[in-house]
Amino acid sequence: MSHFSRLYEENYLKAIYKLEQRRVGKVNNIALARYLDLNPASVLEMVRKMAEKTLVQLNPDKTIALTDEGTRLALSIIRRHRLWEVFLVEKLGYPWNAVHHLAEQLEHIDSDDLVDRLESYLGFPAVDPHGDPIPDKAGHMATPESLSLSVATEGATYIVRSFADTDDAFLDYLGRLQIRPGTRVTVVEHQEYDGSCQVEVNGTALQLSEKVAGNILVAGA
Amino acid sequence: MSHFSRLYEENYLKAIYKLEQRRVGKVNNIALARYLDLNPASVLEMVRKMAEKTLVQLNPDKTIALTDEGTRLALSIIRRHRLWEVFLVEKLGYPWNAVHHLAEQLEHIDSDDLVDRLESYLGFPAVDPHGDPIPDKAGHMATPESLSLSVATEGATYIVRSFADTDDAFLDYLGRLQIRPGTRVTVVEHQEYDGSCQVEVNGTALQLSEKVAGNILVAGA
DNA sequence: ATAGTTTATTTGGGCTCCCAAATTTTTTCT
DNA sequence: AGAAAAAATTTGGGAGCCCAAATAAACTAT
Repeated sequence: MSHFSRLYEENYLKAIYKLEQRRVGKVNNIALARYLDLNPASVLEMVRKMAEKTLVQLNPDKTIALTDEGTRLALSIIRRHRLWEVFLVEKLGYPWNAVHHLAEQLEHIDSDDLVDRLESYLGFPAVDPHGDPIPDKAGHMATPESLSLSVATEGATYIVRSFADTDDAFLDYLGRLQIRPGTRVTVVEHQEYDGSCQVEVNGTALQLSEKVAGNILVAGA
Repeated sequence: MSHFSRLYEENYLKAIYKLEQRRVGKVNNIALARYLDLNPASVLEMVRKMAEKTLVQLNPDKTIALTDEGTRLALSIIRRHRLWEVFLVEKLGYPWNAVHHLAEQLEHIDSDDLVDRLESYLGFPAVDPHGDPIPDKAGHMATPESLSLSVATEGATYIVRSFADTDDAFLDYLGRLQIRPGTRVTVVEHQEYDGSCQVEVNGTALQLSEKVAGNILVAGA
């Protein structure tokens, strides 16, 4: 047993990686503290320790960036997370939108060998149940072409690829709407005044708010 | 994330349970500290906190005993541990004597539902890869009849059931001898002077020391 | 430019589990 | 019984991650 610092570290790495991917706003103490729901003082202290271990780099403009090693580790955590999610859905029968929490625990299991065996056992899946790509052993991750439903062409039919938000409430809502990765969606029309979006899914007409439509990522059918 | 006290607690519960099962010597601070390789001061502090949570009982003679709740929790941890071991061996192809370490991490994953699904997925196995029985959902555990090879009858043939030691070196040694749960063993003779035991396994004659033979548990063929 | 506001950092402290060393209690042995 | 040894407990302190509140620095807006 002994020290759990690795677990904390992994959460920080994941968080920084996610914020970097968002490309909206700088990644600094404040942003990180807000994302992790922690006090900026705690974050600063931790980030400094991680800088000493060359996991992150503290730039002169107070920006935080992952080093190559940090990125490698972050991708390995994401890899573990997504493979466990596939396992939970494919093998244990969990609903696709109910596995995030468990995967957050499983992702900390420390064994690359275990993850490689799991990947092979699952048949080398390319994406997780949320439609997100799974990095390979070397840390390479495919980035499938996709666009937000809120800017999709009226009249066209798309296939849902993944989602830009992992919030539980959002995923629950999608579940009730019967929308998941792979679902066929036809855009009927975009409303000017509120940005909402009328679509047809499984033969039913749905009205999606701008926020919801914006977080649904699709690709051509 | 937040507090990991549960993980520490679970290790203490497991350790106390194991010492109670051994039935050799009292379970007190010293014994626990020795088993967990911790300072007695640390153990005392922790055990007191667990007593306040009614997980253990501190007797007047300084003996430590699990309460009903503590026992229930300990059994649930053992259940998780053994089911994950079955998974690692049956599904991921690990050697039976190389999974203990990983299972020690996996056993801390906090979800009864997950474990129940895992159990069903594995086909409700009765024993783990080491031959140890798996407690059911309600905490009931079968205790298969078995005796130590060191007191087995000369000339008789037995089936290896399980092992009384989980030390890595011991399990490695067993692996090299091709002895695992289910292996047929015929006792040739016990040596008076050093307690060693000559057996025949898979057509080969083996000389087992008293210590090794004593830790191999068998049942009639 | 300067007052006002946000952002960043420092300071002092909390909680949990851990330890070494000093102390007290209990056991063991002559 | 009395001395020596072992066991049990107390004391004081460390490391890790966390926080609130007090500063200090940077940015905004008039």
